[in-house]
Amino acid sequence: MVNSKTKGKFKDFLLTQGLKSTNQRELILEEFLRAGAHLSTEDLYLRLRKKNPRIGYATVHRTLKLFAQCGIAEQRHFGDGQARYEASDHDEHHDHLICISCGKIVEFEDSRIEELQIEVAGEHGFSIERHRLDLYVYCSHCSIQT
Amino acid sequence: MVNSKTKGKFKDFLLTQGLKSTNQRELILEEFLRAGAHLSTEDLYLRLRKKNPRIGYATVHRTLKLFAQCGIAEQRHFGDGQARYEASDHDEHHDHLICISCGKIVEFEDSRIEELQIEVAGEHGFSIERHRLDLYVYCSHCSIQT
DNA sequence: GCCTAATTGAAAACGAATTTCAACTTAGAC
DNA sequence: GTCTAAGTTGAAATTCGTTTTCAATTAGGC
Repeated sequence: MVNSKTKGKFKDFLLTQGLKSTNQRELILEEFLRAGAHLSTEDLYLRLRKKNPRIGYATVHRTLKLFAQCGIAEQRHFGDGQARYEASDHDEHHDHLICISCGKIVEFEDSRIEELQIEVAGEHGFSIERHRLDLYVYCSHCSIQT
Repeated sequence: MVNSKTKGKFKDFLLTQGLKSTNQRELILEEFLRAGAHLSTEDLYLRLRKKNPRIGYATVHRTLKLFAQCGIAEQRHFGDGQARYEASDHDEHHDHLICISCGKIVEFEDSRIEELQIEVAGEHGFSIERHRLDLYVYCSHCSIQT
């Protein structure tokens, strides 16, 4: 079964918050986990629509916010003005390479960069809560055409 | 005189693009340079309004886009859903520390981080066009209260 | 089953960005 | 200086993604 652990986490979250477990929420979580990538609300809504036309945009929107609260998803912005959500993995943080040409998004992580960030913030007397590092690139495929 | 070099660059840009030099554009550029910080369209519009009520929001918006095209300003997003513009300095790139609590923005640069970014992108066969590194922190003042 | 509170989805509202369009201004030609 | 074509302006309208409203529906404890 796909990600039964995450599903459990979400159910627990709903319980502790006094919220209800509904069919829509289950469907949305399943599709969200299946899709994997960096989805906008619109993307997910359209995917769900195909399988079950009875799901509304507002519900998808609200459920994604619940995912974020629950800690199983994170909201991100890559500069195209649309919010995207990705399944969050609290053990390993990662940053993004975004192709300016085709929009492809690749994840990466580099502990040396992370350490330097902490150092820099510390020099200013600040403590890092979170950070975002986006590298806007031409991917290997797109840079051929340039 | 404040930033006559930048003003010249903008005039040249207008000329080469077949655009016209207008009073509004001059006023907007002057106020933009004077203000310095990370301004939203709204911010700049309000500042201009005080001195000259005859300037429209649309013109400020369009002029800021011209600045970005011309290379004398850069558009940024810090997650509050509003675009901000800052005067760009092509010689020295910098990143941002943003206080989650009070919204204060501090600039910094660290060449070691920059180098590692190039290295990481290279490992994936990508070439960096630009990047964004935002560190969301509690600044020294705000972290006292936490 | 019953009741209460949460949830749903369509539509409306929202906020920021962007476009429209008629009136106006600029800059080059004469 | 005058004329003219082309670019610019600002108020209002439009767009686009996000968020809220509200009446109808559903979940889940009793």
